[in-house]
Amino acid sequence: MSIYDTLNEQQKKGVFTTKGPVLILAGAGSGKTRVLTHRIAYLIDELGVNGWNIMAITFTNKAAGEMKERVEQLVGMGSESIWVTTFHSTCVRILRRYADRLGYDNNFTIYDTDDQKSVMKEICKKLLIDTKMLKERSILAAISSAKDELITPQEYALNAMGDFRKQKIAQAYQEYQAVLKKNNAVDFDDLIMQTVELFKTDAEVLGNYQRRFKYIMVDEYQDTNTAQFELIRLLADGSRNLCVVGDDDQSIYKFRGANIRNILDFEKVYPEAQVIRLEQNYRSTQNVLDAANAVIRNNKGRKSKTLWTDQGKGNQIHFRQFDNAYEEAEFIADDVKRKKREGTIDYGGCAVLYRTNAQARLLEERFVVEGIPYDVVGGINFYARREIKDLLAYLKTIDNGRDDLAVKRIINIPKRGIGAATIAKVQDYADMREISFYDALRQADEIISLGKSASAKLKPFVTLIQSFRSKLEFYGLEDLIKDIIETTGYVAELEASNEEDAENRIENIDELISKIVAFEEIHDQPTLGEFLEEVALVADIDRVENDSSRVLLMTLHSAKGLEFSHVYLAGMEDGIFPSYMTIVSDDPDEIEEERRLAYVGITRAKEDLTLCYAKMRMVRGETQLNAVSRFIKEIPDELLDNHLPAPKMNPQDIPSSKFNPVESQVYRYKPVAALKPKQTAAENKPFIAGGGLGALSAAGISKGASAVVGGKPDYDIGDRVKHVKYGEGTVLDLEPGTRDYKVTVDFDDAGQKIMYAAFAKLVKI
DNA sequence: TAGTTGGGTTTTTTT
DNA sequence: AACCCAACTA
Repeated sequence: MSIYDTLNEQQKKGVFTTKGPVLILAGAGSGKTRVLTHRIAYLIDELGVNGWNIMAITFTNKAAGEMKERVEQLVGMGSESIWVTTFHSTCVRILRRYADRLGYDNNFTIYDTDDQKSVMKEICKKLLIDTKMLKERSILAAISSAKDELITPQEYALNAMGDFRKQKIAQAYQEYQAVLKKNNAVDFDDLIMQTVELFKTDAEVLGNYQRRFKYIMVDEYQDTNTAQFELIRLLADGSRNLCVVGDDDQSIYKFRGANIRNILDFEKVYPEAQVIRLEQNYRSTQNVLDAANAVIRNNKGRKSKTLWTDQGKGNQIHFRQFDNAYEEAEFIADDVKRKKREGTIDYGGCAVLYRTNAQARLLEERFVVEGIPYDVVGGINFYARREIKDLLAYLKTIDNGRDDLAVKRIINIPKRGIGAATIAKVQDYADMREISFYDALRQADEIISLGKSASAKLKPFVTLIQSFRSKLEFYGLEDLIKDIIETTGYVAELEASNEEDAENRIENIDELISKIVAFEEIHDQPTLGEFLEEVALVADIDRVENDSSRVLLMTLHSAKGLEFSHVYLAGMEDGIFPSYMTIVSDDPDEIEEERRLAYVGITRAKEDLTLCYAKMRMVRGETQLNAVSRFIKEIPDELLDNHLPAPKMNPQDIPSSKFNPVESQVYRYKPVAALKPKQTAAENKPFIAGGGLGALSAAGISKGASAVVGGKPDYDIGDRVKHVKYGEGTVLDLEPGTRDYKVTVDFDDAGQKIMYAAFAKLVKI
């Protein structure tokens, strides 16, 4: 009995075909990670390949970590030396060694999106770019796309001939690269592009790595961009033992430069490639797969395949419709709670997936009210939060004064009376002498333009940093961070402030300290530089542990590669998912990418899938009325437990019937001031209008706003009330919340509940 | 220089 | 709704 016996025929083929280029088309849940890990085990245990010669590349640290763990379980010895990492960390490792050959210092820093934006702001000022016409974001997006395609500033400029906008971007790109180099910094895209550049210009370095990596495997191959493909192609040119695993149906990162042609044209680049298809799914029920297949079938330009399972039909797919997003959130929370109560699942078996991060908020509020433990993945990256970035800027400054951005970030945090004018003068001086901002600070006395009082304010800052540096000789990173917090009074200031989320920020700082402690425990000789590097490449999803006690809330993008027994897809509305942008786009590829995202979402479910639709939803401050997502309509009726058209709506108002397909529409309207409910006690209550679409799309809006959520409810504490679902009860508490009155009711049968007055629809009895 | 306020803006997804 | 920024005031 060997470890390979449990694999199916196709999987075995993937494991045993180790020579030459191999393309494994692996449908969702078809066991691709098993194939990759067993393949590595086979190379080491059966073919006697040294782990040193194997490289496996994934996209997230989480995926890399899991793969590494599973390989370790399969092979006894020799798994430590395998490179199982992400594209970005692979490149950092290479560049840390050879960046000097590209004119950078080997201790370069890595800029995140925030840093990029600060740099670009200064550049726009300097180049007199009107940011009303051409936004920093757009320029950075253009630069990022260029780097994904390995286009240099020079090439970009050549391409920009005759196009004013592109010429401006070209200028900015050129300047941006110059600033980064001056600051000894690279951005995320540089990590890949500069490594490719290194390989192309330095035969010795490339040769080293080609000789080392005799077997290369790439996971999630459909998400590679041109630069990443080139990196892999160069590395694999030595041995040509390149195995890529992917699923063109799960390509969802076009906006990040992913080039779907990499997988569709693999056989053209490598004509001798062997193609292996994994179509048997081990994850989901047949109903889930049928739904996924039915949706993805509507895409053109894919490598056709059909997932199947021998697990049986399973539950029907649940389809639930709601009047608004609050009710959707309420249902999901209630349903999760019910399942937990009935013992069907642990909280950790549930995930709620949505298209946009903003949708998390309502769900979160509801989960808090119901007391369900949850984690939100994504949104703002932990290390991008203000308080964390501030403290990291201290660490960066202490580690390497060349990072001007970090120095400027903290020079006046806490307030030291150093303002924009002083900073500008110091910068001028630094530019003139061609020294770093920090070095200019050290020579504050020499800066003539600075007054006595200004330069006197700079000195204590320099002394502070110097003292941290010298103390670092004697104490560890944990002591350092605590010292910084103490000396600067950062946390104390937060505690004293009446900022609303001060408590939360302090918690984050505590978490940062724990991370530093953990880092020091794991590493034998922990250095500040290494810590900062590790932190720079952490994605939010990496922090998620396989915890059975918390429901996960995340975007569909973040969910790729994960699985849950019970999955809720929230916000299944045309205009939300697929997003409004892709609906109005004239590029049909965009809607296909959204459909792939739907396919990813559906196939995350192992046993149970619930699709939720909310008729009304607040988006960016305006209430939208949306039709049921076209992706739901693509699922055969018999797979759903609840059918279109929606029972709660007037059929002629909602273009949702399959038999009467109507072009997707997004209805928008702005609340008219006169229609707003009189806001007496509490401000900021949501404006939610009832009524049919007909009334809203027509000129006579007034009729549409009859069922409005108003001020204080007509019942009070102590009153007896009746709820549609929970029956009768007594009002225990009634308080104005941020959105609406929160009412606590002790129901005779259902127990105590906290709910929003507007949606509880309690009737006084 | 620091703090406040009002106006304008917002691709949706992220290593 | 939430965020960012410029302009204004103390």
